[in-house]
Amino acid sequence: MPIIRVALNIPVDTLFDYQSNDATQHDIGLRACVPFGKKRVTGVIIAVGSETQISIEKLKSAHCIFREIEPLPAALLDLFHFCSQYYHHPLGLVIMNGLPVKLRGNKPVKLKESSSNVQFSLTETGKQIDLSSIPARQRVARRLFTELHHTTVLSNLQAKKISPRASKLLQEWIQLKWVSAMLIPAMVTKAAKIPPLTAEQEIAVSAITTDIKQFNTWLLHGVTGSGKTEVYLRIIERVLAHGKQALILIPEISLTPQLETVFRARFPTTHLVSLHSGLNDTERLTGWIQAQRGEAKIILGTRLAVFTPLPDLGLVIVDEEQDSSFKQQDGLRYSARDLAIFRAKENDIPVVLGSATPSLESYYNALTGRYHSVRLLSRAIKNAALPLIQCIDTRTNKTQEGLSEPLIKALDRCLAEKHQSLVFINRRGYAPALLCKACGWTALCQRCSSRLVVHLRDKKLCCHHCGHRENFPRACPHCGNQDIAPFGQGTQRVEETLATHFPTARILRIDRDSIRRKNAWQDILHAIHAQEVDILVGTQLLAKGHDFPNLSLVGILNADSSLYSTDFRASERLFAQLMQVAGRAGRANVTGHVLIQTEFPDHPLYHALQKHDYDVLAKTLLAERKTAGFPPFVYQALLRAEAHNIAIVLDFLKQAANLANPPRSVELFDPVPAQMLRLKGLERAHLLVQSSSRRQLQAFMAEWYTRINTLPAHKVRWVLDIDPLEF
DNA sequence: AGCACGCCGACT
DNA sequence: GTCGGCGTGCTC
Repeated sequence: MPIIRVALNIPVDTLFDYQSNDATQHDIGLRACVPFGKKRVTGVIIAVGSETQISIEKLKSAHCIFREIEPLPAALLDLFHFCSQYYHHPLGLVIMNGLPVKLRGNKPVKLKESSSNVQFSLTETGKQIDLSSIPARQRVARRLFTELHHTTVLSNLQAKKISPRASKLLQEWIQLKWVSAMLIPAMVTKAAKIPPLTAEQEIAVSAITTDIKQFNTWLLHGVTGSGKTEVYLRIIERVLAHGKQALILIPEISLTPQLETVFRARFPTTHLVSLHSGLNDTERLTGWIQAQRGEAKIILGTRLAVFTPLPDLGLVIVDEEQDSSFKQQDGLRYSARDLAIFRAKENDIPVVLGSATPSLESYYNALTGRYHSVRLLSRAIKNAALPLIQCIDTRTNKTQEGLSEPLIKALDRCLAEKHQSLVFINRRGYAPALLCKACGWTALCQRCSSRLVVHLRDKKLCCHHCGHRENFPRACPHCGNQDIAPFGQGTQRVEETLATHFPTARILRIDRDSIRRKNAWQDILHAIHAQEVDILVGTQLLAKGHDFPNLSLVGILNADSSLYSTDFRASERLFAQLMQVAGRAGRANVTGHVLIQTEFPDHPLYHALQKHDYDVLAKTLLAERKTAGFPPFVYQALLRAEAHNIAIVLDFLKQAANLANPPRSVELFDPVPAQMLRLKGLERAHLLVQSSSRRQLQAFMAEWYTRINTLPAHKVRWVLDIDPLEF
């Protein structure tokens, strides 16, 4: 009797063997429901054979093998294996993390006929039915029925608007032969006009498409507005012509709909699937299956989409490759960008990393020739010059409520010219601290090592790390003084200040608090495009991706804190972020102007920004990294641990260090508490491991991982973080 | 992860 | 004498 080896969603680095009466090699990659202890669980079949290490009396039989969908392709299983090995995470967890939620359960999935492009109409029988035969209390049924009578044809979407129960009723009526369903004919959208390529774009497209059938990592390095998207579109077009699929990974932001619109307009007849966080489980599963069947040709998604099965994959694009949201920051700490490169290599197809400000890792790889670099140095839109970037020295131009005189004047001018402006401050809330003026006490979070942020609107103090909220104290809990006040600026306070300066201006704040409402983004974008807003105030949410054609002024507040941060990646991130924000200004026929309030106008970062010179900054930063011995000149890994008490954590890390037996090329550092010691009630520390050889680091980590697993974990949760971004 | 087993403190 | 605390170890 065949034996199947199954990867289960259990945090143990073991596969489990079961008997199966009918399994064959073709079942590798299928899901199997198996008994596990007292429960039944579902995992993925990794191997089918006749041997096992397990004694026969222990070996149980699988309940069933699910065959309603095709097995995971071998290439995807390879990716899961690589991911498990590289990130030192149990294979079962890696696989189940990568599958749609609906495939993790013990049930076979029901595949509905593609639900969104179905329409319904009454049959001849249905038309004979009188409304009175539906009981009056079935109000939804009556409304739906009436609607069918009036419109003759009702799309599934329209039906859903009437009631979420509509589709169930429609299914019943189909059974009763009152209603018939049919596919909506493919939309004949007018194809988007294809803009001519600039000379630079032409070079980029032809370079990449010349080698379209082999692995290469391309760094598409183009300034904001240089038309990277158009380059993507041209390459995708070529890949589609070969009948292949294209995977496009984008950061976790709300710009998916916008990019999706662009893609749909350009490829109106191509089946496109968008996999983002806004989907429910069924929608995600549907998209996943369409991709697996090879029906969907363009797959647009956030980092999780890197695990989509794609039998005909011909191209991978990672847009904004420097964006940190490609790295998962809990559980399996994978980098979707790096896995994308692995996938491309395994498939022997090109991968394109696009960015205006590449990560120093990618930039360095391009410098050394590991990646092929293609540059777009000028803006693609005619007449669109790069914005003028200037610093306002806040040592000589004192700020009031966070705003300096020159910035106020510039905003005033902008208002007079009926252009839009944007004030960027990366702090949401009213003020980042509540301060006692007598004793210097500030409100702190009980569960995190952080200050509580003042949210004046809902009269609460909020922790932005754990979500804790509490009421304002009436007096200082430390000294009893009643003179406690918000200190510093957040978006809400800046919004308020601007309103007093410009009482007639229409001001709109955009941060995580203001877009929580569903569809808020759509409404906001619409308002901006309809010129219903004069001044935008917002956080980095505003920095990404969106085009605001009439925006001519950007003011940047409070950026200095990242200049001298302990995080060696802070400058790199700040530069990328400021470049993105600056890029919002002056996209069409308006010249952009960017004003940065700073105490360090002579800082090299701001100099580079003013000259739009990424290269000079990147080279400076690379030189610094080289002397300091930081990535990309070394490879890093972290053993992270957390517990209720830091002493326990540090002790655990010391024990782990004692188990290590690193080769000379691998350096182990002492355990240190995390930058933010307490987070969500747990105290955290980590131990850094470093090597100039990725291979040796990897080999060491693999061996060390098995040793750490033998330690009694005494209330300590730990995880390995390969290529960490945060400390 | 769950769940059982097991070994020590306060209760009818 | 037992109920229950959670530390340890196993699940094919």
